[in-house]
Amino acid sequence: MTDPTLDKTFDPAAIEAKWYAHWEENGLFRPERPNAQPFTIVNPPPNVTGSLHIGHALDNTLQDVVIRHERLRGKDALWVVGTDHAGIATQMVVERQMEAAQDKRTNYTREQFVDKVWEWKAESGGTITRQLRRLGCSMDWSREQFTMDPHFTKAVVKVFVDLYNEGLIYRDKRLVNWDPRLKTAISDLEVETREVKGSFWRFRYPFADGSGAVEVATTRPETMLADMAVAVNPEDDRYKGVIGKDILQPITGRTFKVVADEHADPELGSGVVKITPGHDFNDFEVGKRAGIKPADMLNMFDAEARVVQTADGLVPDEFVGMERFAARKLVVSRMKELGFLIPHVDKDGAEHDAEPRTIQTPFGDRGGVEIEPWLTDQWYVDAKVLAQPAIEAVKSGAIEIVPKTWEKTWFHWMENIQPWAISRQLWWGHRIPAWYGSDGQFYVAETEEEAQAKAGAGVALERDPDVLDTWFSSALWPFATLGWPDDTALVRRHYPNDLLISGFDILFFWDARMAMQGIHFMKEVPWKRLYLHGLVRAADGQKMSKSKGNIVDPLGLIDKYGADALRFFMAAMESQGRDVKMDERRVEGYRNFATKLWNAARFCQSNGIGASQSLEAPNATSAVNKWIIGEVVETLAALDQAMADLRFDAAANAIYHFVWDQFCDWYIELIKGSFDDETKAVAGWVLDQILVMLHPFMPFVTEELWAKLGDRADYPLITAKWPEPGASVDAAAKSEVDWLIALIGNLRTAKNELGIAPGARLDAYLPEPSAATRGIIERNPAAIERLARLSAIRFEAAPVGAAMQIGVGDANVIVPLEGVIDIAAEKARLAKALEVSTKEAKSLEGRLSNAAFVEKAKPEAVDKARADHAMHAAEAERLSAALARLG
RNA sequence: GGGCGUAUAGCUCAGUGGUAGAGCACUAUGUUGACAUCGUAGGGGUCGCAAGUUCAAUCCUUGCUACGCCCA
Repeated sequence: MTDPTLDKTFDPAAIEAKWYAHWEENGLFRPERPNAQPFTIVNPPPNVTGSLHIGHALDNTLQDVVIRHERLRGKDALWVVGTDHAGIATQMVVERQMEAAQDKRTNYTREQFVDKVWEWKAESGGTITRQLRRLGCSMDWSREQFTMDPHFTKAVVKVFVDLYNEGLIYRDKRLVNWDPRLKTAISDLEVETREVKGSFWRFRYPFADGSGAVEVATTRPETMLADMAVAVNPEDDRYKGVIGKDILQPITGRTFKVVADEHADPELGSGVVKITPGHDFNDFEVGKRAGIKPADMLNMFDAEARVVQTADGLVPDEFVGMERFAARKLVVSRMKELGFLIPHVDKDGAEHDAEPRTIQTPFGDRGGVEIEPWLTDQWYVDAKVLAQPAIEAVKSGAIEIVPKTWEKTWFHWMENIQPWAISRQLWWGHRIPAWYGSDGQFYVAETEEEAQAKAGAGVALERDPDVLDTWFSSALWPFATLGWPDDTALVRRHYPNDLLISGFDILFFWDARMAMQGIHFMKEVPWKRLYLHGLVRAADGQKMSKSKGNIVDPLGLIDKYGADALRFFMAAMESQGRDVKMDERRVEGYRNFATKLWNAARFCQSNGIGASQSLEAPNATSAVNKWIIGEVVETLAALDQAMADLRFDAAANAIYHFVWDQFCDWYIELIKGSFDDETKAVAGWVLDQILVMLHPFMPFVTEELWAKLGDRADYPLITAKWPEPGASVDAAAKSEVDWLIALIGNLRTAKNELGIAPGARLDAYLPEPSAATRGIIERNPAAIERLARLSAIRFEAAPVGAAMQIGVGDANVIVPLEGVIDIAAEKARLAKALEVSTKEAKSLEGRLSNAAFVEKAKPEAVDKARADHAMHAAEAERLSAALARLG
C-alpha cells in the first residue's frame, strides 16, 4: 500500500475493483488449507443467459456472508460456482439472434447450431459471473463449472443409464404438457396455471339411433374433432339407461359409446362429459379405463397445435391445417348451424353462444403460450421411488430445513410426486443416451459402441434426438461439480455439502431433485442444511417483473451506494420466512454506516491507533477499556449465535449496533483526550475486531481499512482469524460506564428541556455521594468535563437558589442555575418525570399487592417487580424532594 | 377446494408470557479534537378483530377479517 493515510471521503467504487482483483489474483477465495475442516457450499448455478437480478444479489450475498465467516473461522471453505446451460432459455436466445438476422435454426444442421450456441456462450455467457464479482462474492473461480462441461456430461450419462438399468427411467407413451411454440414437452413444474377469461359452451350430442341426445359442456370445443366417448357417472340415475348407447358426433360423424366412469360428476352441469383421451389429462385416464389403449387414442394436432387428420379420417377437410383457436371458432359455428349449440341465457334474458367464465389455463413458463396436452413418447423418471429417501432424510434430520415451516411443503410435494418427464425436443442440452435400432428395439448405454454391442452387429442404430431437462443435470450439481463419477479427493472431502442456500421458488425444481439424485447416487444427503429465503419484492410489495417495469437493478444500487451497502441491506433484511421488500433508503442508510466506520477509523488513525498485535484482548486497567472489551465479547457471542442459527438479520444488527452505538457514540467519545498506550492498544484491537466481524457483510471497506491501519500485506483480512478475545465482561467496569452514560444523557436531556445551550459548562454538586459514585467521578474527570460539560462535581451541599436536579442511579446531582434557569420550567420538567415514575411505581405496586401474582408467578418475575418498584418509588421520592426544594 | 405465510410507530421491519424496539421519515437544535453520508434531544404504537387459557397475552389456543404465495 502506498499512502496509508485515509482520505476524508470514502469512495466505494475505487476500493471495490482493487480488492476484488487482489483477492482473486492471489487465490484468497480458496487458500490451501489441507488440514482444516472442510466447509462447502455450491451456488445455485445461474442461467448462462442470465444477468444479475436482485434475487441473485440476495441469494449470493447470504452465501458469501456464510462462506467468508467460515473462512475466517479457519475452515477449508469451498464455494463452488458455475453456470447452467439452461436448455430452453439458451436455445431461445440464440434463435432470437438468428431471427434478427433473418436466419433460423433449421437452416443449420444440429451440430452447426450447437456450435453456434457454444460461440454465443464464449462471447456473451460470462455476463453474470462478472456481475457476481462486483457483488464481492468469494467463490472459487479457479474451478468454475458449467453443466455442459465434458465431465458433467459424463455424470449425466451415467446417471441416466444407471437409473434406466434400475428401472427408474423408462420410456412411455402418454400425455405430456406440450409447448406448441417451443415444440417440446415440458414437465409439470414448468407449467403455470393462469386465470384467463374464456367461454363455456354447451352442446347436444345426439344418440346414433335418433332417440334423443345428451348435453355436454366444454371450454375447448375444438377437441370434439377427437372425441372418443362421453361419460356419465355410474351412480347417476338419470343416465343409467343410456350407458352403452352410441353417440353420433355431429361434425365428424364419428360414433362412440356412452361409458360409465367416476370422473363424471353428477353435480356438475348436465352430469355428462365428452371424452377426448388424446388431448386431456382426465379424459386420458377415462379412456384407459374404458379400454382404449394409448396407441389407439385419436390425435388431432401436430407439434404446433394445428389440426391434422385423425387416424379414422373423420375430420372434415375444412379443419385440417387450421390453427387451434381458429378451429375452436369454426367448431362452434358449425355446431350452431347444425342446431346442436345450446345458447346461454344471461340474467337479463339475452341469448349468447357461450357463458363467459374464468378458466384455469395452463401456460408454458418459457414459451408463454397455452400448453396442449399431447400424446407422445417421452422419457420419464420414476420420481416416486427416488422421493422416499428424500422424505426420510428430512424426517430423520439428516437434512435440516431452515426455516422449518418448509418441511410440510417438502413432504407434501414429495408424497404426491408424479413421474418426471425429462426428454425435451431441443438441440441444446445433454443428448439422451438411447439408440433406436433397425430391429425396432431401443438400447440405452453410455456410448454408441456399448449400444451397438447390445444390439448386435447388423442392427443399424440411430441416437435419440432429444435432450434432457436442464434440471436433470443441475440435480447433480453438489457432486458432479466435484468430479463425480470419478472418485476424486474433492468428492470425498466436500460431499455432503454443509449448506445449500436457495430461494424457495426453486425448492421443487432444483433442491428436491438434488436431494433425490444425491441420496440415490452418493448414498448420502447432498447437504446437511437447506436454507430457503424469500423473494426480493419491489418497494410497494409487488413482485418485480419486466412487464410491470418495477425491476430494481442491483448493479445500479452498487454504483450508487457501493456493494458493501447493498450486501448489508440484504443480510439485515433477511429474516426467516419473510420476503425482502426493496427499500432504497435503507441501502442508503447502510452506505452511511460504512462511511461512519470509515471516519471512526480515520479518527483513530490520526491519533496513533493502528493494527493490533494480538488475537487476545490487550490488558486493560481503565473501566472504559475494560468495558469496551466486554462489549466486544458480548457482540461476538451474539454474532456467532446468529450465524449458527442462520439469522442474518440478527447477525448484521449485532455488529451494526456495536459499531455505531457503542464504539462510535461512546467509546471514541469517552477516550478522546486520553490516548495513553493502554487506550491506543485497546482501541486498535477493538477496531480490528470490528473489521473482522463486519468483513463477511462488508468485505470491501473492511479490507481497505485493515490495510490502511497496519502494514500487513501478507495477512489480508479475507483470510485473517476470527476473534478470540480470551476476555470476559467486567461487571464493575460495565456499571461504571453505564453510570457515566446515564449522567451524560440525563444532563443533556435536562439542558435541552430547559433550553440551556448544550455546550454550556456548568458546576455541579453532589452532597454525600456513595463511595462507588465518588469513585466513578474521581476516576473519570476527562469524560465528565468533556461530555457532561461539567467543570467540576463538588461533594458538598449546593448553594441555595434555583438549580437543576439530575438523577443518576441513586445519586442526585444538583446543578445551580441561578439567573439562567426558568424555575417554572424546571418544576414542569420534574413534575413530568415524577408523573412517569409514580405511574410506574403504582402499576408495579398493584401487581405486587395481588396475592395470586406473588404466589404463582415465577420468583424471578416477583423479584424483578419488587426491584423495579423500589427503583421507581425511590425515583419518585427523589423527584418530589427536588420539587420541594424549588418551592 | 387444500396447504403455508404475513398483519407491531407515517414507511420498511425485529422482538418477548410480566404493558414494546431498530432503520428511515418527522420536530427542535447544533460547526464541542473523525464523520452534516454527521452530532444532541424529542414526539409518535388500544402490537388486525373477537373469544379462551393464565396471577399476567402483543407473544400460547380457537375463530374471524385482510393481504400474499404454493398446490389442485
